[in-house]
Amino acid sequence: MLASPTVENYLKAIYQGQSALADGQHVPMGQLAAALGVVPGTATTMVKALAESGLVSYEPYVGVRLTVAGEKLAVMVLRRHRLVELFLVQVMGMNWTEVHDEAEHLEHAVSDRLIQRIDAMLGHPQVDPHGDPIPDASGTVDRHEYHSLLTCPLNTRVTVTRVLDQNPTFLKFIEDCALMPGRAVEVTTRDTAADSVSVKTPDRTVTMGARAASKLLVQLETNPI
Amino acid sequence: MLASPTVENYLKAIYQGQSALADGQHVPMGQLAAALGVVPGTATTMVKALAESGLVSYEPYVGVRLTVAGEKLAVMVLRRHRLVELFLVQVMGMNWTEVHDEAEHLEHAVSDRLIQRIDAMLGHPQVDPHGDPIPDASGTVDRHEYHSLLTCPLNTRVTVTRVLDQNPTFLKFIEDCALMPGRAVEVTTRDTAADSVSVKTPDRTVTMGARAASKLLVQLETNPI
DNA sequence: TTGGAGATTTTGACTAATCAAAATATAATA
DNA sequence: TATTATATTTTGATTAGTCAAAATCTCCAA
Repeated sequence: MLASPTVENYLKAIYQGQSALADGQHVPMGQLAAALGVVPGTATTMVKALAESGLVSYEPYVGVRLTVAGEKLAVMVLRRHRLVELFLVQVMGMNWTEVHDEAEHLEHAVSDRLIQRIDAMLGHPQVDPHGDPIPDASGTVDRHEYHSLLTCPLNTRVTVTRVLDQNPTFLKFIEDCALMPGRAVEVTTRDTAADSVSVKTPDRTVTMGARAASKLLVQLETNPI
Repeated sequence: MLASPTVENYLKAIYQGQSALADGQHVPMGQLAAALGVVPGTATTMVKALAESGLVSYEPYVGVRLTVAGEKLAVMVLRRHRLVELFLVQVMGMNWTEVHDEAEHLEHAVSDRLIQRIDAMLGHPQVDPHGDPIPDASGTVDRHEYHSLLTCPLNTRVTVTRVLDQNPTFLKFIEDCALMPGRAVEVTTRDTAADSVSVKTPDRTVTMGARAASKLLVQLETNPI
């Protein structure tokens, strides 16, 4: 029942690997190992132990998937992480680009009691500073699809809602370009050959690679659901 | 240089064991093991490793003592712990009787950067909610002697300044008796035979055992240094 | 259908931290 | 001084988590 920080990190990584996949798909061991910064053999060993405790289902040479119990735990780790991140920004006045690493440690140390207080103090928020949804106390996570700067309609005002990368350097770039969550922008051109996307902000027009553009999720302003 | 939570806990326990002793005295292994909730053999093994890393000096069959390096580290752990405790009370509105266990976990997870912010937010406080002194950023800890309810003059107004026990049950008892840090009280009688001390608070008179009385440190109101 | 290439698993070894229980040292008592 | 009680150290084993490198599997392409 008591998951070690390591176990929590495995579950979180599997959850995040899974959420990029279609339902019922398995997360390949190589990807998991890479996400956790361990060698593949280590991931295999650990995942077999997790399967033993009923937190994941593991298919050799295929990959790993969370069970209901594992997902419940993973979501709670994510809840702690994201509430802590928002707390660090809103209450402690830290920069949204630098709270991820701090939260990475604190997510394993904060008690349920403290998390409840943080949640209440912040008014039961829906999203963290990067736009990632915060699961509620019952473990329900608001999951709906967004466009990205790569898929949204051209020359249409959209609002940045989420940044799918926690790298401080990338986040600082986003901040410099005024593309943080909440900003209204407009994709002016996409150049498939150059693999680039140009985005117009109130201040200026920024051009970035497709890979970066795909990490910026947006909502159409006219279609708020 | 990077101390694991376990190492931090050992250093902290040795520091606290030491501070009840005369200068240069060794903390006996049995006491250390008991404080950490491990069997004596475990403490011996660990302490030998700490000695290897230059954090403690260890004398077989005598005990263990912090080196300068070890003390520096221990003090920083204490600083984190106490700042976190005060933060939980002042900012998060938690009860002073219940913050110790939470801080016990957080002290190993908060970064220097966050601790700095907490320290600033609280206005560089001197003591935590139990009256324990908070070492400053340079590691200087304000150490001066107090009386306890067992040693202070009789029928003289004194102020409770520190409670030397983190047990929530004990703390709740102290709270119920209105003997928390800051309260003005007066010892009316001491009964050596009955091993008891009677203390007059504004509300009522409480009688407690000598062991409990010795855990309540006080300052003479007329002699504020 | 037969190689590879690339991913995955296995094997053996290692570190940190722990315990149980036997061995030993120190201190206290007779 | 001899004996006993108590504290401490040793020894051998265990668990969690990890790596390096060898062995194995899967799948695509020739």
